[in-house]
Amino acid sequence: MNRTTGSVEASSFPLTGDFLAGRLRQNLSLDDLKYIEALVETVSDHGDTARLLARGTKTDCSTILIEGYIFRTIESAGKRFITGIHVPGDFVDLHGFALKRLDHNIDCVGPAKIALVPHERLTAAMADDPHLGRLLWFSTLLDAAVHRQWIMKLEQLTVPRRIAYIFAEIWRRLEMVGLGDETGFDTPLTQNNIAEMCGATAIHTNRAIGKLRAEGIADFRRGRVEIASRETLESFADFEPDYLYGDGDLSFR
Amino acid sequence: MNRTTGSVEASSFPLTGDFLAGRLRQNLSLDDLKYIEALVETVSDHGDTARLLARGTKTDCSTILIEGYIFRTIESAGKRFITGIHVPGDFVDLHGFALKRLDHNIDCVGPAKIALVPHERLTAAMADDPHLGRLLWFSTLLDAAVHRQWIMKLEQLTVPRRIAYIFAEIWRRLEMVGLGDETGFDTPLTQNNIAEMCGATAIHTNRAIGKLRAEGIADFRRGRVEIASRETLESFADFEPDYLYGDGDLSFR
DNA sequence: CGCATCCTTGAGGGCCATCAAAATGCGTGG
DNA sequence: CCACGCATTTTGATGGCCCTCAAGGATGCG
Repeated sequence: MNRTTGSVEASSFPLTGDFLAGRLRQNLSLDDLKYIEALVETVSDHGDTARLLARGTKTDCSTILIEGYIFRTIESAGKRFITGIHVPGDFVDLHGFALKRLDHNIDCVGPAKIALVPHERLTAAMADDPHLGRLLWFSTLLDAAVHRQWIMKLEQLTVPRRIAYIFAEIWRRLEMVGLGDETGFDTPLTQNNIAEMCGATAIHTNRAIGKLRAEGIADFRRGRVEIASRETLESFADFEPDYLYGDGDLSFR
Repeated sequence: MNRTTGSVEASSFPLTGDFLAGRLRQNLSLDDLKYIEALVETVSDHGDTARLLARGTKTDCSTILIEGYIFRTIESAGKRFITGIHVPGDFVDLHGFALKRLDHNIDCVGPAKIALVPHERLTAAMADDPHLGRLLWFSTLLDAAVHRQWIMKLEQLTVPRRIAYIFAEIWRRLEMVGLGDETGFDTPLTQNNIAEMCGATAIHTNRAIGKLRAEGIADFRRGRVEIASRETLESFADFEPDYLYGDGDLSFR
């Protein structure tokens, strides 16, 4: 993956330097940041399409995504549905910490590097620093806000626009952690993955991608999404980035 | 609304007695329960379709729904979309406590009675009793799990099945707090509301409701949903209630 | 170079949106 | 009690989006 804007954070905190980047992170004290980095016990690499955590499994640690992409998926009637996607810096299955058992699966897309955080360290850290608990809570509620936006977009948009919306969201989220560039972003997503996110068949998704390409909105090819104009893409998808809690109307102030 | 199974909880804790009923509540100590009841500062009634909280507003208190129904809505391109529904006992806008500003609106459906909890009381209570914080966190993650299920169902189901799914979910959630009965439940939902939840037009929703009625799956009429067979309804919608974190595979153990 | 995965294209049909209009139910005021 | 206005529900006709079945082409890997 192409990292264009190496941040100071990333060098000082190689594992968790992108956690909440572009959101609350600027409000965190140096102690908070050190605390978070020290939560990590081990780092591991995973191959394509690995299932990191299966629905209903009781776990004693959560994962932070360092490199790659991760899906939240639910299976029903023998088919897999994608309910969310994660980019580097995301504290992916923190939900499992408070829920004990996850209602969904955590699946790798391409190869991924992840940091493992034992739940006992989380418990201890939160007891020691209540502020940290609020921060972790915030992070999971950010996921919920993204879920709501997906619901709204599934209710509102046709498949070509849903695809454009997904590209727009991923692009913005990558930017927040210094990834992607001004012409697009790299991604191991397949057309079938996009179909699983849109609630469409792979065939129709293929035609919709062709339409986006023909109309100059987005050019998705194996391994990369090229976008000519952010304005064109985002207006086509009715995309408003506020819900990501970056600099917009909803930002922390 | 018809309350069939008056619980001991409801009489001892008239305001918050249904919070997490059927979920973690059995694990709470009497102190926890008293603490939660004492969080409430005021109780108020609201008329039809009132907007309790608008997106982006900074608030200093959250609401628990005592009677009635509440929607989470997002507006886009001049249209309202419903991203979630709440039943009595739900701590509705707890998300606003950690996010500071909500990404969505909180709207009444019919008349509603709500309890108001000042954020400063929440902060104080959590500092005093860390266990309570985890509980509130759990409650918001339950909302996120329901969001994921909606995403999956929007991706998976046709409109008639989406409607059946919504009826099935509401019915189960009402049961957890002692509402509804074995033949269905009362609700002020209009067909247009159902359309807003399904991402369909009111016209198509009307035809879909007619189909459910003709096939004996569910009979929705002004003010009430009648269901002949839970088995028929739930299998038609591929409904599995585990994600509500009641007694199923995901329950706390 | 063979195989598996992914992508692409075509034809036919069903689900759902849109435009248009009418019937029903309900609260209000005469 | 009836008349009226309004929101809600219902029905019909037409067209577009998307699914299904079917087949073929491209890409990458061992």
